[in-house]
Amino acid sequence: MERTTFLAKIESLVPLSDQERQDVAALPMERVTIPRRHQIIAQNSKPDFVYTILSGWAARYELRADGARRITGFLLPGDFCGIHALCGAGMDHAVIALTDCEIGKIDEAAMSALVERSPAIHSAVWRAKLIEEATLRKWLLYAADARQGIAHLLCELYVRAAVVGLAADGRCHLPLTQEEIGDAMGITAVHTNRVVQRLRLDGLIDIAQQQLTIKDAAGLRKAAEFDGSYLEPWLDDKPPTPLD
Amino acid sequence: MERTTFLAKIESLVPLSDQERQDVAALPMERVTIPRRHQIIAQNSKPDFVYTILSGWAARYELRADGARRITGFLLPGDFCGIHALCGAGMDHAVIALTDCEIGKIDEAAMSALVERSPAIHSAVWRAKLIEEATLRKWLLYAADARQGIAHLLCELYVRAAVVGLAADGRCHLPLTQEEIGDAMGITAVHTNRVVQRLRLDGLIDIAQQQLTIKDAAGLRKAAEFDGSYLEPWLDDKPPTPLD
DNA sequence: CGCCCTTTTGAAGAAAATCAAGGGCAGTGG
DNA sequence: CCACTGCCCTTGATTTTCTTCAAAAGGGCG
Repeated sequence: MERTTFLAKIESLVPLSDQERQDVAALPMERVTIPRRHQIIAQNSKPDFVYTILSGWAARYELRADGARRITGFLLPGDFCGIHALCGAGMDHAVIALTDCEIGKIDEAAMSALVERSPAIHSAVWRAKLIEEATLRKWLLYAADARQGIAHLLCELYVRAAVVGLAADGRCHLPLTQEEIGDAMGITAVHTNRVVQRLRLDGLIDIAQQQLTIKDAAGLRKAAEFDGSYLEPWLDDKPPTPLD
Repeated sequence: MERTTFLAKIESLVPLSDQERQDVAALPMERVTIPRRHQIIAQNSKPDFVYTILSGWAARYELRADGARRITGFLLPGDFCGIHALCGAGMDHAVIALTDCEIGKIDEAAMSALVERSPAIHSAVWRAKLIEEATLRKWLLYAADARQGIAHLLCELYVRAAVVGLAADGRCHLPLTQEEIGDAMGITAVHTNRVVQRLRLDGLIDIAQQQLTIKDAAGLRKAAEFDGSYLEPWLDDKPPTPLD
């Protein structure tokens, strides 16, 4: 996946001038490949870089004392993490690669300088943070019911994948195991399986070969009570979602 | 409560110079009083102000289609909200007064200007956001079990109250109904009651007359698996918490 | 005193966890 | 080419946690 994914993500958040586009493209970026199930950022570390996903999927997570893992967010190509670096804060959670990932490491000082120079990019970083926070709230709101929570998660991921061109026509690459979906929703893999099967039997979705197929977009949206405007909170009216 | 609560909060996040202290004090602030159960900020609105709680407790919340309310965060004196204004985003959730509240409304443009002028205050705003986000993750992590979730919430609130001088000696004003605690944890008021009683019978806490008494700090911390470092993520080593 | 809000208690039912085991499928190595 | 292995998905039976419905008891306040 190209480094342009990062630029595309930023441009999905704010309009950029040609100059800003060049500035983003000129950011020094070190590429590394992280194999599946390997940590990208450790908990309690203070990253010196801002990380962006060039290809692959990753997740933020924390562990409880009993060993249970809670996934608190998914990272798709274009997403960035480690913004903590910009204000001297350590990571309260860890980030792990869910698939083999290509990661771009952007020097924190260079990123800081660009953010200070460009109000638009500054806004983009804030907006990304606000969207992440809003997403956490939606998880709290909807994960109370497993069926609704999973339906909502699938809507979220489909829309986010569509933004960076990884979903279309009701289909979307979905490289998550049911255990990972369960860890995100706070339920067991067994229960996740039963709920996913129910969604399948209800004719709303299909998941096979790491691909999500949305068979009944309206039905899925209704089951999820999904309203994607939290993913674009700067728009005044509700945008047509890729799910329409 | 004095407007200095706002300043105290910022100074708990970053060290300020005398100049910055004066700048914060000089921010134009309109005071309003919001009665209990009245909205402070509506969902989907685009606030023109940054709001800070001068006195009283408030909560962020969202409603599900079935009418269920999920509280996604508590606001204590000194806390601010509506930072969305600074990057042109609308509110994905609403804010409600849980007690009669005195609110300070800070003009968004004045706040923006101060944030741009002062790197420290800029950092303070970022740190507050990161703490809020980390808190949401902790809720996801620990609310899976009601007993642990409530124990963790009480630890969080005690520490946060202590930071602004509203808790000490194991006691803390806690103006929350059990229904509100339940809405925060995603459980019913009935179940909340049973869990709170169990914590009481276990000798960990007591709640009466809107006052939380921590009878066994170590036990409560253990039940919660509470580690307060997420509330001060810029510190390198784990700070001694007010709970010690 | 009487009213409203909050806390408390009881009993029955639903949702999800837990424990246990079987099946499919892809990759690996003989 | 086939057996083996590891990972993931699936199914069943049982137990725990939490919800729901209903109602009673306490507490503050006009």
